[in-house]
Amino acid sequence: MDYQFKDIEQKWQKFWAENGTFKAEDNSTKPKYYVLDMFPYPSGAGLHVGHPLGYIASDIFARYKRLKGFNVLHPMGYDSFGLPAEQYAIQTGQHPAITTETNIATYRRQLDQIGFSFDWSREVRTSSPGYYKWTQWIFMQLFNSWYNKAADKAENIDKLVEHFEQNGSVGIDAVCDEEVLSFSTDEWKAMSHDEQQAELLKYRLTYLRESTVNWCPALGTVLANDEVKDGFSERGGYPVEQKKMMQWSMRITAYAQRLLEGLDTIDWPEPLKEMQRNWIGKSTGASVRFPIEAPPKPSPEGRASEVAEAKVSPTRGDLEGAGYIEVFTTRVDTIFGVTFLVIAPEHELVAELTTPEQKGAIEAYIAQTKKKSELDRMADIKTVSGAFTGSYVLNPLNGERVPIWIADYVLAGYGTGAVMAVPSGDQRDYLFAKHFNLPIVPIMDIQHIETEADPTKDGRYINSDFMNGLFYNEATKAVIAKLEEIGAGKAKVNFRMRDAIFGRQRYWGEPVPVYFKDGLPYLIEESELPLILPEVDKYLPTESGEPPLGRAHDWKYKPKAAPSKSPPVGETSAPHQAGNYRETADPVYYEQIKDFSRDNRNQPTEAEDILWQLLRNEQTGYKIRRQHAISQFIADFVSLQKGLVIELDGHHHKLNKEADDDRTGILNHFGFEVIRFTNDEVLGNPQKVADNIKQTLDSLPDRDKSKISDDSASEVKVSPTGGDLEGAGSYEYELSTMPGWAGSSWYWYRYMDAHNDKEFASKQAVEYWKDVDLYIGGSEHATGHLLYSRFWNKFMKDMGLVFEEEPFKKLINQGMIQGRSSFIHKFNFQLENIDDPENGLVPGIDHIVVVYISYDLVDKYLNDGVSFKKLIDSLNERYKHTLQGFNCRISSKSHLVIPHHIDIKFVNNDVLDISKFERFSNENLKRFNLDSINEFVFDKKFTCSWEVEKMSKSKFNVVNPDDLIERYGADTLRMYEMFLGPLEQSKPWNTNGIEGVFKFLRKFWRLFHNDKWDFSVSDAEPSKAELKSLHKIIRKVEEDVERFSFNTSVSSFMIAVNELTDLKSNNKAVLQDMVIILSPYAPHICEELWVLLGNKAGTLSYAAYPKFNSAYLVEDDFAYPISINGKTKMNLSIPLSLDATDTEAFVLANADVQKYLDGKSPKKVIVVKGRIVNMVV
RNA sequence: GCGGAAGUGGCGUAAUUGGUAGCCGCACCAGACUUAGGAUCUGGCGCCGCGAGGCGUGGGGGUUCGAGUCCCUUCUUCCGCACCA
Repeated sequence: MDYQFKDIEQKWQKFWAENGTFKAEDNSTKPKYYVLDMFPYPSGAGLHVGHPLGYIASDIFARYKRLKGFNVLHPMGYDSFGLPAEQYAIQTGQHPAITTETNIATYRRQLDQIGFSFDWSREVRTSSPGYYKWTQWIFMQLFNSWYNKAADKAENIDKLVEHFEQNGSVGIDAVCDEEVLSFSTDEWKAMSHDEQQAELLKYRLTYLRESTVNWCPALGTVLANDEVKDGFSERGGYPVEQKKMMQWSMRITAYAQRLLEGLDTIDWPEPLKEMQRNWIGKSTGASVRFPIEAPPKPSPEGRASEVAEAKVSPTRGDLEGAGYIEVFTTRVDTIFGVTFLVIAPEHELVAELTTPEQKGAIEAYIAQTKKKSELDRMADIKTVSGAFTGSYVLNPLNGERVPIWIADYVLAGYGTGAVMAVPSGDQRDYLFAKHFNLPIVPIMDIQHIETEADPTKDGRYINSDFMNGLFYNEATKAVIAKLEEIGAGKAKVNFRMRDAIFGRQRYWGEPVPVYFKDGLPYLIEESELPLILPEVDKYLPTESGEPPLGRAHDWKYKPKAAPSKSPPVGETSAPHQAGNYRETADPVYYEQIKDFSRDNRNQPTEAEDILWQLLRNEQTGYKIRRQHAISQFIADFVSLQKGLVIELDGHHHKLNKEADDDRTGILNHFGFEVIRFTNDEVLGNPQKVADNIKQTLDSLPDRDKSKISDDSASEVKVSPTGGDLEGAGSYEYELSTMPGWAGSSWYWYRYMDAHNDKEFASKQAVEYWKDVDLYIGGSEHATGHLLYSRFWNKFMKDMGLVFEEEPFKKLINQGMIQGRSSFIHKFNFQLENIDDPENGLVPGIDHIVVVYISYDLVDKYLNDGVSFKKLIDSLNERYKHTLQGFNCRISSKSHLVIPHHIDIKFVNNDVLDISKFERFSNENLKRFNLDSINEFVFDKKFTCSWEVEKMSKSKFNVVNPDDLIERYGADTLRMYEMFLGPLEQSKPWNTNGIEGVFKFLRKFWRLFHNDKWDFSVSDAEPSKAELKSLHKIIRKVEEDVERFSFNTSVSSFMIAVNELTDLKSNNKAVLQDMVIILSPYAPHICEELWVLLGNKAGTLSYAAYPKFNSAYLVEDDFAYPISINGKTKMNLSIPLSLDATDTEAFVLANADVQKYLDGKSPKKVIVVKGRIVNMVV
């Protein structure tokens, strides 16, 4: 029979599935090999021809490794949480789980028909509870951990607590928030439980913190840095803005150094490693503190102390008293060249530093900066702008006054948001100094700074005090020593990488296994995992702007037993408090919600309770209510009669100031006065605070109640604070879900033991499979998935859960497959009025006669007026009747040819199938009721032009693997994808060559069959020539596969089959080995032939790869290229048994050689045995 | 601007350590078999030239007996980063 690919492929795919042919063994004496493809998101569009490229390569490799005797793990699954399914859900109301299920089915069908050797028994989906249970579990491990810098690894948080209990905060070297407290053992023990928890949160590896996030209003969620490209969301391309929000984050920065070092130990493409290095962005330098000069005037005394207080308190300050600005620099050696300081417009000290005289200028500049979008700011890097604050710092080494400027070239997010400007050495500083006429001081004897900055490190220092005359290395050492000695600075390493935001205000993701009590996050019990994603009525934010999970009915955490340290006394819990640590999603509600959550930040604390004892029961003479709702706010205490709101602030005071002011304004608007006290004030002297409140109440008139419309409602809406609260004892869950990368950051471990319901994977499985030996996927994951995975892997190793420092030993980036669009060319004629040809051009009705022109004729018709005129005349003649109906004819005045996208299904080898195209366009035209005429101008063939573009529906250039498999079969598709070129190279898809591969497979099939297509092989001894062909390909494929050069081995297969065909070989022994060698590439046809050769079905995948024997390739003679002065002139067959001298003699004795030498004797003869003979004349 | 990768026939590409540039396939051309060809088979196919021969791996220069491969320089394309202190 002829090669019936369709039957063969279906038959074997069914066989493999039914027999579990590719199941990896769990207990095996064979060496392991783990081949993994990057986790696909099952999109609704299904696969296009570019997707399987990497899968085919990895499948060939996996199959090859099986033949080589390895126990191969080659799994597949789905990263099935994500935005597209949810967007679809929002539009249609269909549950994302259903969409996902459908998409996975399509994906699976498409994968199956390509014949991959996946072990489907290990399939995982990130969206199934059995899987995300362990994603949540790992989150819990992160929450329960901190990074001990001294040990350089993550440790359990209990160890930190233990340390605090025994030594206080002394001696802790942790990766943590900036503003951690310093405390003694006793102070720690004196803290309330909540205070302790709030402090611990600053150390946990996953933590809640107000941070600047990438907020995408259109998607209604925050995005990670790697999901933002040039100020727009990577998915969808919506604008992204910076916002401060309370967010879950992952302390990936703790691993910055290890992530960097690990890159040197893994076999990844250099560009990919470089991208990660850039992303991590390590720079070595020093931090230096510039003391702020006390302002000259007596009046701003308060301002100075404020400055000092603002900076010194939270850090372990060793500069006493004075305020300072801290900068990071990589060139601390240039410190004597500092002539000004620049801080970011967003810097927290800007307001304090601005003198009254400069206030106008500074505010104007900040306003101008704010107006500029992120994009403008990036695009506009040439304009120098900035403003002087009016204040000065002092150079810590020579006490010189240094003016402080603000400018947007300094980024708030990098380093300390402040730079010491050295205009002689830094070009930006140089331009700034020139623009604002600031001094430029050279600090190197060989510096040239007439026209631009000179950052040289060579030469000796000048103008640099004690460093004068030193060289760079000595100077850097000296200056750091000096700074450390006076406590003004120290050597420091800075990383560009930020902690990763870990929450998304979306539905279709893993719920975070956290609930809130007293505004603080707590983990649910491990036994309560998985925390199942609840059902919601709509996949949109709630009216109050909370994430979709806020819609879930009765979705509250009900602890089984009281948490050990602080039993939940109902009185401190209130549902509204859960929102405290979160800011919300929808930009429409944002402002409202910001206030809402800020308002609720302050919990019924100790201070509040104490004060309540002094305010309750009209002790002040007025009825005071607490936790009372006013409009959308909830006040700590309020007198409705007098309209006085009393608020207690926690230690977040400074951060809240702006929001508090806003709220005060609004409350004022509703007729309320607001007074505030700090917790410390209350705790220090509660009676004084109560007296203060009484005095204020006495001084106030009664409230103007007309100012709030639903006043009566608010009268009755007094929020109870006692135990009668509805749902007391239950707590709000975290309402945001985990980001897309959560599930994919550890999935390769799940494949090792996919059905384990006791652990994420058994220790035994992890010990056996260890890590991924070969990982194939696109480079688009460089700074996302591949970084996060390495991070989680390192963390899991620290926890003793896994054993390898790096998860993916060898990684290959497959190139992108672009589309190849076809264009048809159309004349754009103008029509002219018959009666008035000069002025009567009739625009807009050119569809009457549509004339397509073959691309190879375009130039001819454009340049050759005669051909064109002829064409017009003949068209006018032919369509006289139609055209006269419009009283017009085609004008020969202007001729324009316009290319149009044409669906590539009408085009084969750039030749248009006119009848196919006409059939289609006629149908379309009929639909639009157009009576049109199509003309095609061409010679023999109608050709189209082409261009490389992205593969997309709108460009009519999508190639679907289903169509190709239908026409040529999976084996042909597999081999053709490999044949296209090197795996790593990006290239446009072009189906043109696929016929050649198909012909090859038929030719291969025919080796096993006689003229009548009957199976027929011979048992004879193979000939020398046959064995030579065979062993050439045995070696070639081995070499090629090991270096992932799949395209070259496809060529070699063709050569081998051509040779065997020429030899008319049907030798069974040779062909059987050929079947084994080819089977990784074209598994279906090989399985079929394997069985026809008399082997047991299903055993091919585990056959032994043929052993290469070099003896078959040994030749007696070699056709030496004989060259003169490096130019090859002829070939000469010379026995390889001759040594160099004899070979030379052999060559010179040859008559033809003598002819080329033309009587001259060569100056020198170079003989490379088995390679070349070269004569120098 | 910085970093990385890559430029070879009409096209996709090959040449593994410096050793015959263009393997293999597509397209194209000619022929055979055919009622036919979008089937199959045979041959040709880098460019110029009738030929002998000459020229050819983006351009220029160098090292070498010999360079697609190594070095310098320059141009182009693609990718990543981008005021990173």
